[in-house]
Amino acid sequence: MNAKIFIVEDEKPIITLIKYNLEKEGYKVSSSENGEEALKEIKESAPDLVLLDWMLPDLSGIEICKQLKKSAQYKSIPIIMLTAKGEEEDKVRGLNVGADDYVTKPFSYPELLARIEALLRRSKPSVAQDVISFEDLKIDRITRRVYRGKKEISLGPTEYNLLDFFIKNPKRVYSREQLLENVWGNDINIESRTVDVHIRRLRQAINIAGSKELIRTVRSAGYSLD
Amino acid sequence: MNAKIFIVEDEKPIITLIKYNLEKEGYKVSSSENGEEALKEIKESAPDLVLLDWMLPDLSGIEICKQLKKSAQYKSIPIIMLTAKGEEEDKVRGLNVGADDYVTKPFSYPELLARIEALLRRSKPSVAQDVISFEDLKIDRITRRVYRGKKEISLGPTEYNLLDFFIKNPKRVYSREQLLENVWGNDINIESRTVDVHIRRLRQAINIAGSKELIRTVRSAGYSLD
DNA sequence: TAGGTTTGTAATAAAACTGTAACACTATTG
DNA sequence: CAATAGTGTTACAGTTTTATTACAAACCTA
Repeated sequence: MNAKIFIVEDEKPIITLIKYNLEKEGYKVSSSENGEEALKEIKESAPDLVLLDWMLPDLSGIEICKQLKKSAQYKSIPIIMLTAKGEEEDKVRGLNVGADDYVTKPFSYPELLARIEALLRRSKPSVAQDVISFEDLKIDRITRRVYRGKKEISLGPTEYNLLDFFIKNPKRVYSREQLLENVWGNDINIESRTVDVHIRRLRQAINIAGSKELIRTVRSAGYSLD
Repeated sequence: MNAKIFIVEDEKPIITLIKYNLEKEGYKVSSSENGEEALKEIKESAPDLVLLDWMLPDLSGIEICKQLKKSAQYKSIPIIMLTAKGEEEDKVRGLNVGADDYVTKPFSYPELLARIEALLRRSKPSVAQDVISFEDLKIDRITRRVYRGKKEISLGPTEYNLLDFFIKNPKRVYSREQLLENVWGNDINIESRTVDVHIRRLRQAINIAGSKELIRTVRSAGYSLD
């Protein structure tokens, strides 16, 4: 996870704080304290997510948001607004303008992080990629090969599709029904317990000796790659 | 999303239609064709949003709206009024009475849905959001994980649902009956004291050493997340 | 088509969760 | 302060959910 995050915020200490923490998390962080400049830099650097202060000296955050969201090219970049407490009404406007989420200052860092992760998860499904990896698992869609670490793994067609589906949205929990619908196909009529068996086969295949379990069972909910 | 929507409308076909569509969307839908009854049921079932027909045989929609909006406990429930074409004047009255939005009949379903979603996002972020937190408790609905501070907490299905329900309306007190209805489901038949046991289990799980109690007992009334 | 793979199901084992009831405790009331 | 009503705790048997295994049928592939 090394997504690029851009911060627009005029208070330096806040930038420093967020930057420090996010970098520790493995994100690449750049920032700007100035609205005009920010917009330019965002367009140049194409970050995966933007943290946007609501109150800026020159161009207001909401203006930047508007600008980005009306551009076909940039509107898919998720934006989190940072609003000061008491600007309740502004929250609404922020969302109407197209911000994807907002966090009220003063915010707790874990909350900010959680929201960042949630947005990234939602907006960056690795759908189109030829080679995707999760932890030490790698799947190459062109050659249709799967690796755990260095070791190649052989999967049956169903297990392959299952893994391919899981890896598009790692950590997300899917019910058996969702899996049947997405991996098997809409109209088939298969026992939902069958999923268990394929999960088992997939687990068996990707768990080479001493490696950690990658598929999580969530009781009464389903499974996730995690 | 899993928000609960309540429909008050005397024309059955409309109820059926809306219900069918909303349920497909993942909402839990209940309804009433009768004003008096509706008010009671709304107070009991604590929906996240109410669709309110303007013209009702007995108690008028506007009256229900008034009642709800003047009650501190229920006034935060967003209300969408369904008004017949030409009742322009009523719209105004509707809004004055505290309705949060209105839709003119005949309405297009996409429009209704859009308004429902906008309203939920705006006024009930806790219902529509993937990640919610209260104090240092955090719940991620996508990955179905729960954290207290930094520490992950493992919950059984019922405890998870219970917490998920509580966190939608922090500080609000729910009776055991309300909890049974909302967390367990409408039609089950369970001893109300059973709730105590699950509250206990939830408490035990989320109270890591030295942390403060988050679930409040309100004697002779119920429990709240507080 | 023979020989190996893969698949879905059903049966069984194992694990996790649930609801009750019984008893302990605490607040409330007169 | 005793009686009462409301909660907290605990243990446990029963239930639900998941894991594992075996197998026959369907499917490939050479």
